[in-house]
Amino acid sequence: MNELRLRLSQAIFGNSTPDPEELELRYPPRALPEGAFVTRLAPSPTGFLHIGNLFGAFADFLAAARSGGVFFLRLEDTDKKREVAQGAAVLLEGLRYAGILPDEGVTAPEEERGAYGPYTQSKRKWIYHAFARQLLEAGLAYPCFCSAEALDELRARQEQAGVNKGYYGKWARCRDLPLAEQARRVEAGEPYTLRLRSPGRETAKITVRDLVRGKLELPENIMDAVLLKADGVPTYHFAHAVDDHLMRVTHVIRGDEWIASLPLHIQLFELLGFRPPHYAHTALIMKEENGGRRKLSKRKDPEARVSWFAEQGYPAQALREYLLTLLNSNFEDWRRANPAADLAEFPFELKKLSPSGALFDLVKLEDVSKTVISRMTAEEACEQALVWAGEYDPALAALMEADKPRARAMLGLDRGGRKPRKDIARWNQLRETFGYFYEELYAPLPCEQPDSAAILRAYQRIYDPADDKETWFARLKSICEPLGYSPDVKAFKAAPEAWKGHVGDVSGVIRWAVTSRANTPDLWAVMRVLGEETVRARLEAALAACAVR
RNA sequence: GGCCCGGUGGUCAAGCGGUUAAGACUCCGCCCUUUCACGGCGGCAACACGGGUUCGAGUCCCGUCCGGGUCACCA
Repeated sequence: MNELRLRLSQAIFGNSTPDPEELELRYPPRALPEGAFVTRLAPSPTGFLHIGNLFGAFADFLAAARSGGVFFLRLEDTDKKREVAQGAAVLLEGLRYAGILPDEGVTAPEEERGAYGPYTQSKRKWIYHAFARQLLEAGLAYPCFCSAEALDELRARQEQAGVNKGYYGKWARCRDLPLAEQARRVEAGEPYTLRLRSPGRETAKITVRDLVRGKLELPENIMDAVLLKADGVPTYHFAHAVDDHLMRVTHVIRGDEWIASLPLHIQLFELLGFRPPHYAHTALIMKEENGGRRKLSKRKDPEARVSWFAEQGYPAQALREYLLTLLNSNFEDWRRANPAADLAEFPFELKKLSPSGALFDLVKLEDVSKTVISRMTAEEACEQALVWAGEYDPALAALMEADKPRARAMLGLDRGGRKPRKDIARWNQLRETFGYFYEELYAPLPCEQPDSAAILRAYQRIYDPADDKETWFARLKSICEPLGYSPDVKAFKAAPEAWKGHVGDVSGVIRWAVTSRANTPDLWAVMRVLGEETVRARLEAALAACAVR
């Protein structure tokens, strides 16, 4: 090798970088079954888990799980400016809530698992340097001494000249600096970045196969992109090539905002002598805003943040099922055919991802979530409700905890069987929907229905907590006719003018007196859970309120 | 602005040269029903536009428009 180049290489990297060959041996191809997917989630620890990240993570997770492969988490902490203290913890917490945990890589704050680490980019500097050195010594990289101001100025001039902006070709000042000068300036301690010396041709096109979009025709990369920043830390692009190769990733699933830099990535893989992974560029999750759509914003949209779903008390299963309807639209059909099957059994396919951006549909999520909750057993529902309340509504948790059998009975009403009720979509609806089961949460409302007093008085006389459902209902009917209400709905409908109402109206008054709600599960069952004492007290109180009016 | 990616009912979407253009959510109506739900049945509602190619186009090609992305020592 050229003596000057060697001197430059020494000046930049010293003597301690490992040989790329050694690294290849240290991180050998994975011993996995044929066709296994190795996927990864590679977020930066900004203290925020975006629903879009989770969307991608779930695709990674499913693709790996389906194929008997590996899904790992790598932290892209190469930008100190964006990093946040508990960033990694927040990410892991979101994944834990959603039940989409990686099986390798960063598995807990300060904890890494797996043989392809370190999985935190700030700990991999020496690895990046080994490959950067390889490029430099091959004449495919060079130090660039341009300051941020100089680059701004360059852009301004290009803007004016009406030419493509960027550091490339003749605009790349430092590209062809004499080696001697490069070495001298580095040795003198002048700040520099390491840039790719792109061999790309201005008008050339490359075609890349994308798993969700098919053939992509893109301009070849001509930019002398920064590989190593002034502090020696790699940029995303360079780290992507090195890491995903060494960690033996087979499929890179990421948002389509990366398509624009795909030519650079492909070029980097080629120059480094790596085989590029398969790519799947997914559409971004969007939000509707006065007619238009835009991507979910972490500042403006609470639902962009995964922790919001946890706070609202959406069961993770519901979030996963909803995400899956977006991921693979045949999921709903599959779910109907396999109502009880585990999500892991769903034949997920990357190819079925939609290339266009979906609006996040909270209404649909509610529907999915109601179904998910309605399918739980009373025990499951109670347990999950308690976990949620313990974190987000301690007062409610205490009440439920104080009388667990009641909590279970309350959540067990009209549950099970063919047609379970779908009362709630999130645990934060518990208070509003079931609050009347607790004196502490119960706020009686006056009964507006005409005849309330008469109905309540009549009901007080026949109420017997020992009644079974049939008897209860028969007894209820018995008070209807004397009060001018039809005990039979059909009879009422046949001759509405002959009655004041029907048995439904009568039970409505009682329901209201006992729960202050127009809709509850089966009234007989509700009263059983409430207990005789409470029922009598509430009937009495309601009657008193009527009398006052 | 350059380059790139998208564009089927309000939403998510099947469809991949010949279909009465599926299905799900929402909404509306009916049935069931002691309430509310659930469930069942039915309804409203779509191929962005203009040119080609073709016997035939949502489906292929070109252009337009609209939406989005990207042009950093951020990922």
